[in-house]
Amino acid sequence: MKVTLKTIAQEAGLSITTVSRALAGYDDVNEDTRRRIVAIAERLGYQPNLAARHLRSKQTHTIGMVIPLTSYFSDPFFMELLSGVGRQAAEYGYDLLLSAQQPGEEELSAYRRMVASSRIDGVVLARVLVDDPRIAFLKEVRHPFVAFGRSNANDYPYIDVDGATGVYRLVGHLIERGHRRIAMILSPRKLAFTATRFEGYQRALHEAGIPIAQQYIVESDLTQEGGCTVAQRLLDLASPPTAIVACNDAMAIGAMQAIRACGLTVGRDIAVAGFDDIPTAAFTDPPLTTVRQPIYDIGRRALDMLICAIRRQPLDEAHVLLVPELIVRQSSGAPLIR
Amino acid sequence: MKVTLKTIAQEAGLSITTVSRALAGYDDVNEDTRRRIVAIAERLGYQPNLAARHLRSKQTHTIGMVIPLTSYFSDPFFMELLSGVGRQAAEYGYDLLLSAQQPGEEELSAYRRMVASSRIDGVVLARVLVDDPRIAFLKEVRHPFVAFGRSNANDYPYIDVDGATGVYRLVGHLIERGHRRIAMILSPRKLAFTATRFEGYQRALHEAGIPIAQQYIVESDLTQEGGCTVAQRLLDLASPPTAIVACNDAMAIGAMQAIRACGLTVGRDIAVAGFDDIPTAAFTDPPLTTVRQPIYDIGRRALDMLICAIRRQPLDEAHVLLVPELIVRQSSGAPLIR
DNA sequence: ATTGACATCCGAAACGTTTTGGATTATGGT
DNA sequence: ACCATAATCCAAAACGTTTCGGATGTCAAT
Repeated sequence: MKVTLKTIAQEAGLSITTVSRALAGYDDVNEDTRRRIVAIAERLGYQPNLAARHLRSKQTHTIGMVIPLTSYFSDPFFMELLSGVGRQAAEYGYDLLLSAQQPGEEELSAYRRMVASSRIDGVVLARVLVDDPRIAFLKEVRHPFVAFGRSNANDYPYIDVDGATGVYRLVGHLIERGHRRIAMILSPRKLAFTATRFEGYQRALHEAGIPIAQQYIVESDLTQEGGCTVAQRLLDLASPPTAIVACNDAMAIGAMQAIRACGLTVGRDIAVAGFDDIPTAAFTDPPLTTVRQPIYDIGRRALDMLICAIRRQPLDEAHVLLVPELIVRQSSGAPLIR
Repeated sequence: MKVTLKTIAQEAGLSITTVSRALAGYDDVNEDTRRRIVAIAERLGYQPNLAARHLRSKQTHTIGMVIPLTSYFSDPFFMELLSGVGRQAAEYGYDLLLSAQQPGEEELSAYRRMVASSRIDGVVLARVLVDDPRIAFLKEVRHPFVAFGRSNANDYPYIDVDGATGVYRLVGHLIERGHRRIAMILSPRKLAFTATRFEGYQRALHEAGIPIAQQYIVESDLTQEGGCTVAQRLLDLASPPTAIVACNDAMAIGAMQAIRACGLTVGRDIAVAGFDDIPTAAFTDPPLTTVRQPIYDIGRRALDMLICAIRRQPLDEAHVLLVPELIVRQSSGAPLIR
């Protein structure tokens, strides 16, 4: 048998109103009766019906995240973000509603559904695009959200990692090691972080007086396979690079595969570096030099910001920019001797 | 402005009932008016209020999963399961409600809340315990659920991997390689799969006529650090093992750390093997021999079963047992020469 | 005795949907 | 002309909660 406010009210000989207010802790109910009601509720194992509560109060205590099916799920990076968000949501007593979706049209409609059907109080979104329809939509309907990443329009709360500085330091590190022919494997241009990471690459080369060679700039799809394929192309160049920087660890690991397949040794014949510091990065052979994004903490802080947005509190910092940490491991090799 | 059935009804000059039934596809509404209603709904961007729908129809189209905070989140294994479940849920048009919880009392109450507050139609649970209060609870209240793993009481739908056979083959492989002093790092006894995996170990040794030595049986907590610590103890034995089998990959990787720290080489001086085949396993140095659990597919199949349970359809197979695959990599080394 | 203030309680409406059990009209058969 | 049937529509109740606007009773101050 379902136990509702009505059940308790009958049991206590009181009205539903009083029971509701007693349990909610209003001060217009006698302390004794309040205790009695609470005792009864406890005894009967009362759990409020959240659908009813949501319907009435328009608050769901639920955070929504849409997970694009291709590649992201099973993307350790995305999962780590999810962990952070989930962890912090629990802290606030919020739950997480996940909707797995095919990217593209489907994805946007998932947001529409979530928002318009009032299932959630706020949204965390990741993998921001340069021109992101999801952000446009959420801004338009004025639904609370926080993004992990900056896009073109920056008039929304976000938290991001300073990819430019990260790659700048990474490439600087390689230049210090004596590299001058440094290639970069970019992520798809439509992703917002691609440009900033590329900017770091350019700045580092520029300051070192190294011209940028178009042949060393390639683009792939963030997957290991993709990284392997384009690295192959780089190795086939007449004058192949001595170092390869990838926009994420997965592609860097793919590049390492390609290099090994050529009979070369990563870290000795050619340096490789990634971005993210996924757990696997510490265990590749050789371990991968990379730029660490504190992604778990980013998830937690994103949620902090979102809670503020939901409560319509002014954010103390609507734009958080974290400086990532350079993690030097063996894949960037010993100083190059020429 | 919120657009509800009422909005559409007014716009169309019809009743709320008719609009509802038209959109739901009942056949007692004229095809022309149905089309007209659908058009209006489309134009106004109508999205049903799910709280209201759930309240009335007692169906949420949502699957619940509780994620114990310690160790599981950021556990690649668990995340992979989540992916599979999420993926398949999307296939059925279901969403996933995650509730991160401290394990223990809190955790059980999370289930209580989810179930009694009627937020979800079904539950997927993982990491089954030998004597699992969550299962007892869900059975008692007759709430649809599917577990990944068998516990003592088996009168509930589950999907599991035949850990006994997996470890049996793994240990058999090591015996073939010439090992006779084979240690095992067990997971906590309260986890249901510990016993079955241990059973495989015992059977393999028994068939090979190798006595079981208590000193080679140690227990740890599924973490890399834990595996490292107990492996240390094994290496300090007067007659240390020549092979170490761990109940999961994380502990095996920890054991590899301990071995390296002793100045020994994994795969040459001592063999190591794990269980799970997490993504990292392929990239350790040397790559880890392990038993693969098709965990993503397990998630998908678990969800298939759950949907059946929710629809109160009889399950064609209430108990699914998958045979895991042995993945031989370099950590189990070359044949031992004595 | 009247008033005001306060403490404590409650009826009824509202949230947006689904569903029950007709009501109304049109159609065809006698 | 009448009835049975089918097609199409709808009013109202229900789901369980929160909240608005009192209602009632008590007690001290006038």
